[in-house]
Amino acid sequence: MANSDRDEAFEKVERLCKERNLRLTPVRKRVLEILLEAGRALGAYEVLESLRRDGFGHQPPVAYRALEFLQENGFVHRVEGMKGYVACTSPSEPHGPVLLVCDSCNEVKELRTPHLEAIAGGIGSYCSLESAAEAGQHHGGKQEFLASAHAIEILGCCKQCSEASELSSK
Amino acid sequence: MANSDRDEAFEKVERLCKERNLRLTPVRKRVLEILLEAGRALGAYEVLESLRRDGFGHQPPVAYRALEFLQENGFVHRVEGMKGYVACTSPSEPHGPVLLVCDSCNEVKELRTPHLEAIAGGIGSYCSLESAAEAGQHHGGKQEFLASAHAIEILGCCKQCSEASELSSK
DNA sequence: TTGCGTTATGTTATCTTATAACAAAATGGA
DNA sequence: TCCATTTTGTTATAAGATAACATAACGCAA
Repeated sequence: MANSDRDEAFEKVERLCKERNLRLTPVRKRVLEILLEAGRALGAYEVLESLRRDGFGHQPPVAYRALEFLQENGFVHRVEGMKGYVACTSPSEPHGPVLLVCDSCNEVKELRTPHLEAIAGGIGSYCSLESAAEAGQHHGGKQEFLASAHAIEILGCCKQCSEASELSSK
Repeated sequence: MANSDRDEAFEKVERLCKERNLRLTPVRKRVLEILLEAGRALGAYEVLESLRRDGFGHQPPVAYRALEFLQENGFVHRVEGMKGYVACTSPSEPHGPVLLVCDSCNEVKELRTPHLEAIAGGIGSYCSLESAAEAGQHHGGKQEFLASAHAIEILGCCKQCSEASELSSK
């Protein structure tokens, strides 16, 4: 993630918090910075270690609470498969992420294109009560579910790593 | 999950293991049964407690290893959001799951219809190198990712719970 | 500005989830 | 039967997360 993108994301969050009357307190702000600077998913205890160096409280709840706040508001996503947390690259509304997780370098990229959002939305609406009656008929008319959020993680190999492994195998 | 479905899933796994020369040992078999009987996601330590009652080893690795085996082969799925494990309702190939997790009763349903599989596959292929060049153009031609697996969890409210809460609000 | 309810922070202690490392046993061919 | 491989069982500990409570900051109304 380029520096300029980082700054942009950070300022966007500041703006959004003002608009929504959310309190972007020093710890919360710093946790967001830590994740943006890292440019990858960090564990809660890694975040905590950084906080400690910055003079904040250094007990687990300090980090977990800040992460929870940022996550609830769509500024940070949890990466379940890595038990980690990553800064959202295009913060706006709270949203379920679509994450590309590289098996070999652990980089996490958030996918947020109109096309992909439509697919993710498709799954969601497929599961909504409105479309469920129809959808349910695919296996007996009993599939009904009102979707409210999602977590989508795609595992694989990022461009850099594919290229690197191609080179080394030559 | 009805009894007959449980039995069917169990026999299917036995058959698949034979075909593939996988060793469905007593512990592994029992763990699968435990999950099928539960009909919901169980934590590893819950599984372990059941194993203990059945006279198997009762230290965490016993459960974790059996779960790992079952998961690798597509017979059990991990539910990240619940830190739990659930039996696959339609075991065949190893596959990334599409899970519907009910916020209120914690029930987990696996979605496996042609329609949904196509959507999940769509995300996967969207991220494959073949289609990445095209897809990447949506935001600058740099999105390339070779997908190998996925974990999709949709949170929401199942039919039973929606109906229950409707009743109680009347 | 003071006072007060609310929200956020810091800390202790503990719980839950997961894994490393190694010995003993079972398995399945050569 | 012997041996290599896989699986099981155990001890010990690492890693991740939360409950509970005291203190401090905030934001608004009087």
